[in-house]
Amino acid sequence: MDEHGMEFEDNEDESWSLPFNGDSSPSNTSIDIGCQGSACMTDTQDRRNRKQQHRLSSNSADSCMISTLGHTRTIIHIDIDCFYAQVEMMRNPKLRDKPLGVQQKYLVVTCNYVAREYGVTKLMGVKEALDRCPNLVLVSGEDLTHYRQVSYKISEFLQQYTPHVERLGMDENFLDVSHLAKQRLESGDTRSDVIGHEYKFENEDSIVREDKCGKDRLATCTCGCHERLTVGSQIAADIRDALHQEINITCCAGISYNKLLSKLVAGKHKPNQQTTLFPEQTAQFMATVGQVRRIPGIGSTTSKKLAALGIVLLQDLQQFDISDLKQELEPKQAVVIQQLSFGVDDSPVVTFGRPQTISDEDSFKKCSTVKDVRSKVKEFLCSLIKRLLDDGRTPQTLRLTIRKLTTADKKWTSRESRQCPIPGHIMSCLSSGKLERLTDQLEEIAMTLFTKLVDTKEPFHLTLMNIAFCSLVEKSKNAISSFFTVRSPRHGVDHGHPPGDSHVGQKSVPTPDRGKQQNSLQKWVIKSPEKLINNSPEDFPDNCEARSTNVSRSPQGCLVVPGHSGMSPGIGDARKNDNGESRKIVESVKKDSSELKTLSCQKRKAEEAIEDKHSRNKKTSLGRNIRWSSSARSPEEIACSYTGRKCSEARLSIPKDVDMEIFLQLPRDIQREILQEEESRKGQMYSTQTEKSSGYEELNSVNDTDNNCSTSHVRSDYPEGRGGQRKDSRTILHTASVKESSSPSDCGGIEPTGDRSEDFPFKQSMSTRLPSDNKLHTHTGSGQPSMSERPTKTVSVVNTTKKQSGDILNLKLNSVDDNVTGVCEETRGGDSHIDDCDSNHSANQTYQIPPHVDKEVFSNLPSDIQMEYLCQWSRVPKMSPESQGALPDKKQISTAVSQGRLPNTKHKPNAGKTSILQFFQSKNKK
DNA sequence: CTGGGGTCCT
DNA sequence: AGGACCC
Repeated sequence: MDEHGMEFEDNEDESWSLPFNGDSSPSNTSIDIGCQGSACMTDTQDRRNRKQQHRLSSNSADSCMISTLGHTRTIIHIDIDCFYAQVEMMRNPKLRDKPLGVQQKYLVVTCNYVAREYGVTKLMGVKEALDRCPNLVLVSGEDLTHYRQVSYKISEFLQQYTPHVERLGMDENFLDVSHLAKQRLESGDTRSDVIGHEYKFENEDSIVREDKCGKDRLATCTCGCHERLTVGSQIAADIRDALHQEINITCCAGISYNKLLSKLVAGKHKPNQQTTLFPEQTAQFMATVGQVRRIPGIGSTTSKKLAALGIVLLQDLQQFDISDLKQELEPKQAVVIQQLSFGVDDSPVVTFGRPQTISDEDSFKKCSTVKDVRSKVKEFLCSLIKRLLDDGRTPQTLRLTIRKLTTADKKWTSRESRQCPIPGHIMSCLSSGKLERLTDQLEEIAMTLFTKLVDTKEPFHLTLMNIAFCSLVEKSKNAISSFFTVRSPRHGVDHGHPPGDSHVGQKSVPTPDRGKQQNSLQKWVIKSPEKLINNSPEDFPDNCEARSTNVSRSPQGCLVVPGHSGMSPGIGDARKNDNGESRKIVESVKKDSSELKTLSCQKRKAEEAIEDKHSRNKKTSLGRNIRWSSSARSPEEIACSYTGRKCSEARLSIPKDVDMEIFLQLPRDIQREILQEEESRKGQMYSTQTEKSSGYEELNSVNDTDNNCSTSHVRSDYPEGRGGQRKDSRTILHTASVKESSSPSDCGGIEPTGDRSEDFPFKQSMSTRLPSDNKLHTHTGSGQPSMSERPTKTVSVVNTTKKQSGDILNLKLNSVDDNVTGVCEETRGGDSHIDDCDSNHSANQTYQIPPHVDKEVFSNLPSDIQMEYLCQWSRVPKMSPESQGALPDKKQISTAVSQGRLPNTKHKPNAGKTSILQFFQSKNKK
């Protein structure tokens, strides 16, 4: 949430004058900031404040008041309007025209603009908010799941335009669109006008000049930034428009030549608008910022220190002797913040990756018994494990953080933490699905950490607990996809990828290296700029190229569509067009009973096949976003069944250098690994979100709440008259997962947090819309997945044995008959979730084995591998008519879409994804 | 400070 | 492990 909001704007008392307007501008620009890195700021400052001049002139110059980047970049800052509130309004459109607040504990952390008209503000106490707006509808926002999902969806959406997207919190993104601007300029695809607002310090003089030459040309920097930023504003407008069309989200944008300025200027025109700042206006613009505290990078601690030095306003900081400042702060920080005060910021846009920690936190008035602690720990763990499963990585460290009630002494807010490594064998439970055991063991670890923090023999009083999983590593033991790919994954800072620098074929084993973030002193510090890159496509890692080029003109052209499977025809084709080589890959299953052998053999073969393909067929890999629909029981499947949510497969893309055909023939786990690597390479974090019916539930009606909402602390915090809740006002809507009061102790108790709403018809979550002309196809031509051309045998598999705790299913071949199947297809159908971690179910289920697989060999495979293959081969089980009927009504959806209430997602992605466990379960019920 | 997250640096 | 910063 943007802090700068209103105060900032209101603050625009230009008390301090427009210095020398007349002469400042022209000379300003001539001296200014040059693209060669002249001492951009010095002129403005001394012009302004001659009396202080002596203090800075040399010192400031010495301190590198210089941008090596000048105005060469084009940076867009996207700031979602009242993000949480928008998410809630998406989830329940009925809330749109009501005053809406999102509540965490006793705070309204954000509210929609209807509520703001009543004077409700961010971070306002509930009481006061209600005083100001008695009709305020409050929804609980303590569970961030949905926000996180939408947040990542937005960031990924933005990455269609450029890979250079940096997240800042849930609702802000920076985009470095320098290369896009360049492309548009080169292609002539531009207009001459700035779209949206242009920050301008109004004064007579500029009016005069405008009269003369329309656009203030005299004052315009000649480095080309004016053109670039103008195009930048057009790009921003496109993006905002698309965001609105596709995700139904409104936002503000700031366009300028660095992050600081684009962020600050974005706040100038608040809801749903955009503002562009040109270099000529920087000095005046910065002057409107006022207090140093407003500068991102100067937090409360630093601003206090500064205040002690008499530095409160930006000007104070600008004029302060840098060497003095270096004495008081970290020298580096001193330089940086002084530069920031002039609007100089060379910090790069750092491509986001997957999160480095996954944590859950709760605050409370009091927690003072070990029992309470333990139950909190369990609660955290259950929800964290869901998230881990979605994430796909394995944590190596567990950290417990607490905040004790501080008895009115000094450091009240400080938290304490202890962390420890998580033994590998414990974490192996994650992939094997032994979640209950996992939870229990982690619980013990956490409790041990707790005893390191608190002497449980003494009374204690906690007001906050947090559990974090850190050091997330990719589960894959080996980077299989390095066999398939030409380039190694790359991430990170957007500066400097000289076309020649190739780190080809390197290993990419552990977690995504997100480019080490470079040595940043917080984000706002200059990070060795290297040398400005003009961001032509060649400057990007290979895997980015397609996107950055494709995307520049019609971003939709390579839309990543969560859960959308316009893909299936192509995939069917890929299968149909089977060629010898790829067939061999699958056939190797016959020969190798050892998994390892199988894999390595497949890798080799696939490699060969790929090479072959590549030489013949260069331009084939078009549609690389596919969805998975097999009903395999991968860890992720288990995740699905555990969480009751749809898996992450909905939005995965095949690396461009991997042939779809071959890809489809690979065992699932290898496929998955490839995709995961590709994901992390792209930094396309968090595949998870896609589905989960999460999206729309339970909030249909304000008056429903009593049915759906379990009690929670939120409600108990409620101001007096709660009996009257029924009647319209003062209703707290518990959206998604209220932190349940029920004991989470056994995994069976874990409920999918969002699946409780039968009533809301659109259980589909927001996925981006695929323009109708944007069929993704594979290279192999047309038509439906050709079911009839691929005979397949069906095997009924009976799970005869009880599943001991931890035992793998024992499969037994029962019968075989011929059948037909397709591999990738749209899936949909009933939601389901498994809340049984240790099922003892048995079931008959039909699976299909491809004809070329030797049944006998197959039956000798270890059962888990059998299962893996079965799942891979099997088409998604047909849904019963009933469950088909349970699908969201297409007409309803399309109506909603046409009314703009829903994004136009034709299908309910993943909805039919079912796990094996699920089969067992449903069979069992009979 | 308050929330429930995140980031990086020391 | 803690502190600073961000939202």
